[in-house]
Amino acid sequence: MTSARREHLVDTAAKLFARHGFHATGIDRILAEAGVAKMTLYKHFRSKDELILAALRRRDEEFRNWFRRRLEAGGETPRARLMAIFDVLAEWFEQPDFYGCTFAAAAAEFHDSKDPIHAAAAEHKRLLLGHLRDLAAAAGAVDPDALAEELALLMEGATALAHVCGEKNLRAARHAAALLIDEALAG
Amino acid sequence: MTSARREHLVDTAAKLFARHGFHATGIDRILAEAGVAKMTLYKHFRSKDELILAALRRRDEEFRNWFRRRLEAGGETPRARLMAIFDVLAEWFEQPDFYGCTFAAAAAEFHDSKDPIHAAAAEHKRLLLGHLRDLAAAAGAVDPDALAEELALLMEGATALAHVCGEKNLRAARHAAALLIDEALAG
DNA sequence: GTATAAATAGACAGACTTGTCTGTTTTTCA
DNA sequence: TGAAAAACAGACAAGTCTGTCTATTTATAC
Repeated sequence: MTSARREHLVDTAAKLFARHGFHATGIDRILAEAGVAKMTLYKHFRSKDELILAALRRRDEEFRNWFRRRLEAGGETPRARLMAIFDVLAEWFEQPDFYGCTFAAAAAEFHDSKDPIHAAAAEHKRLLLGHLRDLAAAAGAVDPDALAEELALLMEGATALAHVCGEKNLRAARHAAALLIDEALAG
Repeated sequence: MTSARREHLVDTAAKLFARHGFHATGIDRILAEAGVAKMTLYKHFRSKDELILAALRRRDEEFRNWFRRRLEAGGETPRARLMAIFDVLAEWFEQPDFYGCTFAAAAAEFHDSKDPIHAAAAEHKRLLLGHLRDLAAAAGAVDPDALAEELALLMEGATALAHVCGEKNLRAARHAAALLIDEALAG
């Protein structure tokens, strides 16, 4: 029995963490926004860190599902499907509540790689890389791992720079990706 | 007359901010580590945010100088010089005090793009992109801006993923860069 | 309808935060 | 050596933070 209140709390927390950062977002602010009492939080979670972890897990699932669905609807040919990555990114960047990748931010605020929060961020990136690998393999890439890593680099770079500089580097990303995909599928 | 104490304070602050984050690093910790009294800090800086800005400016100069020098010593041919980017990155990633890009972290902790700290991070990335553009132009790229942006994406992605996942994506980055450079210099 | 469980408000502890103030000591410079 | 500037230690204010507690109210389920 997953409490509806718990879900709402995690949702609100995820939103506020993404928008204002993890350290900068206090428990009280989350509780006020969610309309939930403090004791309710501490019945469901041992600590703020556990709430952060729950929020990250929520966002991880949401984002990966959304990303995969958008990719599947992205094109007909294998090449178009791979290139769709950057259409999906464009869609993401233009959302009014785009504040960069929450997982990159989490790793930045919790630098210690042994910290469960940092580990959750790493896991998210690993899973996302897995999606790209599947896609590359389905497209018939000679070395799916290599192509996936290259596309992941472009994705990560585009996301980071879009957030920091507020510019749209997607023209460059698309051009680079096209070259890499053509080479990977040519073999 | 720039006080030596001030310099030492900025240096210590930059190190601690990079290692533990900006919100997570308190004034008192910096003062204790630097062996400096609180009033000395507040004579030189109006607030913690100003100290953060000074630390970022310091690190911006340091990093860009270091990066440029290492690139200049990187190779003979224009192509080798461009490829040297990833040797320099490898060197950076293997330093024991590598905690990802401090500027990406700053932008993540200060999401508001109007915040001077966020703006300083954006400026750093812009300047770095300028270096890459100069390099691409010197190498004779047909479209130096395009090549610079593509290499910047790879750099940023490699840095972010190296920090979050602790893996070395440089094989993929080098392969992608080689392809992009060859295409850009072919015209 | 009543017993049980869950959520509420709000006070509270204790630690931490940035920033200010005072009075003393050290350094600098002439 | 003596005057002026700089840095010192440490107390302090006022606010924040997370997490705990109690006593009351609201849902839920039988």
